[in-house]
Amino acid sequence: MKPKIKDVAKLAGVSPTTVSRVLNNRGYLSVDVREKVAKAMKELNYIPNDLARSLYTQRTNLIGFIFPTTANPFYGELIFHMENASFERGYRVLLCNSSSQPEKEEQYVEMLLRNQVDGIISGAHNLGIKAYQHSLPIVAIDRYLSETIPVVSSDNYQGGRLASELLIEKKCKRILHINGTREMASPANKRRDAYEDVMKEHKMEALTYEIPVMGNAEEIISRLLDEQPDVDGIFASDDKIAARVIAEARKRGIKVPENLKVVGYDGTSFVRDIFPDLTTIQQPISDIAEKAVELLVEEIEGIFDPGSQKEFVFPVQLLEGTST
Amino acid sequence: MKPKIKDVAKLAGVSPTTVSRVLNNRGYLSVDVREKVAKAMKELNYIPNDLARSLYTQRTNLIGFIFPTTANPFYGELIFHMENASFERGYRVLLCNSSSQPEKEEQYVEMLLRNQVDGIISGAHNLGIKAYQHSLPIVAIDRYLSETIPVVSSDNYQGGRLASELLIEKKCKRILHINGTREMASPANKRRDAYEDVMKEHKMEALTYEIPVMGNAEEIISRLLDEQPDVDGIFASDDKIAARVIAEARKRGIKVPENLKVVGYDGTSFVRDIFPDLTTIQQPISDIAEKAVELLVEEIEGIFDPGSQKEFVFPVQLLEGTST
DNA sequence: TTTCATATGTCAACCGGGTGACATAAAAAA
DNA sequence: TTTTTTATGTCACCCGGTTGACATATGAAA
Repeated sequence: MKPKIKDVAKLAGVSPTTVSRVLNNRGYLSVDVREKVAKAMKELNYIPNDLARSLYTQRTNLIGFIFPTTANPFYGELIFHMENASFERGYRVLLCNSSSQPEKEEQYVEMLLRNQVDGIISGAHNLGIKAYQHSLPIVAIDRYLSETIPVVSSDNYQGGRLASELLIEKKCKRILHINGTREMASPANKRRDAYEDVMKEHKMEALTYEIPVMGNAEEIISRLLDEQPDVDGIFASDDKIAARVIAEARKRGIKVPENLKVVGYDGTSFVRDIFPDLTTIQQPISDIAEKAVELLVEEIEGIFDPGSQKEFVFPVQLLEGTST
Repeated sequence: MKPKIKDVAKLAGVSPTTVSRVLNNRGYLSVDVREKVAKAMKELNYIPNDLARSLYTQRTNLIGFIFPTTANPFYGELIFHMENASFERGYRVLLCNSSSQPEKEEQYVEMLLRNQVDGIISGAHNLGIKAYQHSLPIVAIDRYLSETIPVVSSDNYQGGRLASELLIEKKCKRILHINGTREMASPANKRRDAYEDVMKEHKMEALTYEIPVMGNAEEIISRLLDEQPDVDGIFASDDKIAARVIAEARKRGIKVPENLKVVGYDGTSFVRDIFPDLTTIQQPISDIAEKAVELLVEEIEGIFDPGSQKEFVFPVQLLEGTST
């Protein structure tokens, strides 16, 4: 059987209450007792049961992360940094890959509540506001969930502008955009808005090819290249799409960047490593991660009032490779 | 205040015990009571407290994952699939990014034990056997932890052979290998063993450039290309290194695959997407993930005896791109 | 000598839910 | 009609740790 406080107390020759006092450093304690208890704990290999403690204290030090998938390095890196930031602050992480399935996302929210998490950071974009209406600290990433839920993101509009303007500077005459569907109230839409604004400012026609959530990107890209023979600039909404555009273009003998310039988005360190030539808009992933955790923890600990400020936007950076 | 069983009971006009019976579907229950209770739960927005339940049942349905980082798509994808498999089986996941820091890994193990996880899946490679000597179901991925801990992996030796033999078939005369350091008892070393065996079989000199854990891959690759002007084949121990080799080679005007053929390793779907030209050895990530979770859950539920079989090896697949 | 801060023990209640024992009553089967 | 089965309630204890109230015993300061 696992040792419990009682066992430690017996071995150390003190009362269970005293052991608890040592553990929580409360009340008067002599060095002698502290040592005896520490020794007994080591000898028994005692490990406190956080369930029991949490049940009483009404705090679990658990945070739930709800994100589409760790398989995508953007989320993978974000989660990595957030987990680190949480760990540093004494919080543990319950991981939820919602896989872009609304039902799963909903089940996850309930699961997290059953597990009594102290807060949730959500970057999943399927659920309506309703599902997040529990009196629990929540921080959203790149997504407006409700009036009182703070949002952390990078400057998507600025990113869209940077990408579009770069292509214009580079003398592209026919610039297209590839993006996911617009349905969700995601700040990522601002990239598209920026693209459209820039096109308008330069009196150029804006045209966006959309890739449905479950759609085949390859097919859309092929179709784009078929239908738009005069395209010479593409702003892709993420690096994966950008890379695929480049691969498909090369397959067709279209030279990048001579005949076609491509800008991606995200600039994760993994993609930077593996595809350093790609011009992209880099999101400050670790800043976003750090801020999201900081906000959530402050909310949990009652320091931060979610009503005070609800949007935190970090600047992005243009990284020029040789694809433009 | 959050509603508890008592409140549900009061509203439904039944006893707390009956509510518990409904929740756990035990004993005799009329449809009528079931409905009344369900209605009361919905009305109060009742969510059971899993802490309390777990405290009594001695089961948390929590699994701990200890892996270096979700930022690497290999782990990101592995974790994604494992999390899905766990969710399907009714288990939740506590995520630990050990960041290749032994101290952190040790802290994580203790943290998981405090949280009363039902089991651990570890793919982190820093700790000695000792740290995992707690009477808790554990499954290791790609790493021998102890006699009784089952290991799930793909066939690293076969992968190393496939890669090396491909380069030989393609008439490479000077084939080098790039790998991490050998120190850890990782099955990944078998890739190197296979490379060395194949070289020996063909009476060719084997030479491995090692990249230290905290080392600069760029620098090693540069040095390799400087020191080995006659190299015409490189087997890299992962796709990231392979991609960097190709980038560096192109920068130097070395044509791939004409003058230099490169084989990577891992074949994650993200890298396949972004860099489809890369020849690589693909690990069956979802098979590994599925098996690891299956084993762990069987161990937890007492179905699987870890003494019975302790190694599960899945075949790898050679994916030929245009880098060879 | 008195007073007070220090140090520890005892005890019971509590966190929220699970469960076994037992009582009771109505409906169904023998 | 008697026996079973079904259906629910009551009650107390359990899980492991936390905490407040209170008692008691030192040693030091007043």
